[in-house]
Amino acid sequence: MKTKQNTLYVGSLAKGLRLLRAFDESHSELSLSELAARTRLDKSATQRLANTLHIEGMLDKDPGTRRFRPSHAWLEMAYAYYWSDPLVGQAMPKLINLSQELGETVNLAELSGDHIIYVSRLPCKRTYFAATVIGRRLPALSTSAGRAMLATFPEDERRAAVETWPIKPFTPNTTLDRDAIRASVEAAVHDGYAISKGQMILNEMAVATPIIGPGGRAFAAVQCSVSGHTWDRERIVADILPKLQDAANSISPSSQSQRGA
Amino acid sequence: MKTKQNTLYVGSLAKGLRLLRAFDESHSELSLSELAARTRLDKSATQRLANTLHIEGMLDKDPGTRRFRPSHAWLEMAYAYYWSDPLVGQAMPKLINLSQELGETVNLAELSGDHIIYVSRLPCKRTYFAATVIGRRLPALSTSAGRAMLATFPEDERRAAVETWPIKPFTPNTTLDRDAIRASVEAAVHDGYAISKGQMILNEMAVATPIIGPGGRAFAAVQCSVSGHTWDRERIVADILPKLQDAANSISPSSQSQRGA
DNA sequence: CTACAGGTATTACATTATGATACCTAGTGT
DNA sequence: ACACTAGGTATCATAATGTAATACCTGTAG
Repeated sequence: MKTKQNTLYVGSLAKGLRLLRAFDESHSELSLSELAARTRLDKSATQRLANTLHIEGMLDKDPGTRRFRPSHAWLEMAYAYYWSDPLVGQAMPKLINLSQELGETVNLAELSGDHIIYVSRLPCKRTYFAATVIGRRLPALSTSAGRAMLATFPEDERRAAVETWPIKPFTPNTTLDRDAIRASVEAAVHDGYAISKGQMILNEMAVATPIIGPGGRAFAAVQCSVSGHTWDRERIVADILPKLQDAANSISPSSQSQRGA
Repeated sequence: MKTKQNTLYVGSLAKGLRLLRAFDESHSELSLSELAARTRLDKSATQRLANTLHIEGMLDKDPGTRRFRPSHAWLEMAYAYYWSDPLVGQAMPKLINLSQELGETVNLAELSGDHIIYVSRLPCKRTYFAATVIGRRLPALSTSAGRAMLATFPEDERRAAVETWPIKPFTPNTTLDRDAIRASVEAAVHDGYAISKGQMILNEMAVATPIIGPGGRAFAAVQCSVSGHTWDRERIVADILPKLQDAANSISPSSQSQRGA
């Protein structure tokens, strides 16, 4: 392994993490050999590492099928995360109020590199499963939340982001044209909010307003998802936006330092 | 390190996991030396492992304070977990309905050894932060959900559990008397639901009904938390219980194998 | 301006992880 | 019933890898 010829780098630990990361949306339980294949580790290494993770309670193993699955410890990690993120504690009560007032699904998203990640979700309507669970990472440019945040950045950064950040089709209507995305972001600069339609799910609409941090830059946003069948732009602006904006403005990132490098 | 003299056990990986587990509710960001202290690893080891976790994106490091914090990856792990747990997909839409119908906080709890863990939470009222985030682990005996599940177990197992499973005071009113807990569990055997009061938060009340799995045993429960100021047992039984029970009954664990050993 | 605590970097050493191989077991097809 | 295969499990000699001592920074406090 040519990984970092660095004595401060523990290869075995990194390999173990690769096993953990092998599990995702479409790989929710994996056999030993599937793990080996997905991590590109040899059978022996996979065996040892998976065993260790199992013994340490990070992976459950079905005694019948011998397949591994994420354990409850993965949820405990989310719990620990929540306490470490100063924004969540601030935001949670206001998000609850908001979702009750609106009767619509409300989300808290944070910027994570060039993606956004949903940190808190309060679903009010039945919807696609992935839209109801936390921890989902999506390309920032394809989401109203990402665009709303980006709109708080200086022009050159916005430009660079619109040009280089990844995009990926999710529905036939996902905007892949970067000029269109730029237009949307620039509109958000002017309006202070972003609205998108059908980016992730057909006929779903989303509004987002940024949570402005120190320096005027936003690293988080409050977002509301509604059905495109029962809502249109005008009604969203009239009925949802005001409360959404109030909520976002009332959440201050407590001048905490940013996460990152 | 005398850890498992087992060639299928990778000590370095296990130590790395210890670092991750050092973060919790009351330790949300840790410096290198705090990490070393909490994990009982020496400075060098902590340094190497923390560095690796940082490079691999599992820990964020504040450039100013040099303290480590859980990264967004911790939420992604929760996301992966959700896809791997067959119950969640089943339950989510029904829980959303239920919370909308009741207008009260609804939770999905699973048994995790002798604890329960909240897998999904749909808060409707402002409440204590810990009550709004997923992944919280609590002694099963101290929760309505745990008692409701335990009530589906054969008598000898119930008895053993009531005698040996851990309990811990959270409020001045947390029941520490195992006889009282037994009474509560046996009542749940008879009634098919459990109600508790002030176990975790003063004046909070909770009702839970088990999600019966294959073999009649429950490993999960749907639970509803309400304020003891505005609710009492009778109204809970009259207004909440029926819908709660319908919801729980409509969720079948899809005969999936159990998690564990 | 010295002392100290906490973080970072380096290095010689042997413990620890490695991966090839052999062994089991369950399922498949003939 | 049989051999055949794929996938999981166990063992072991080897050296690569992680180890922990130590020295080096950097900032804060006295």
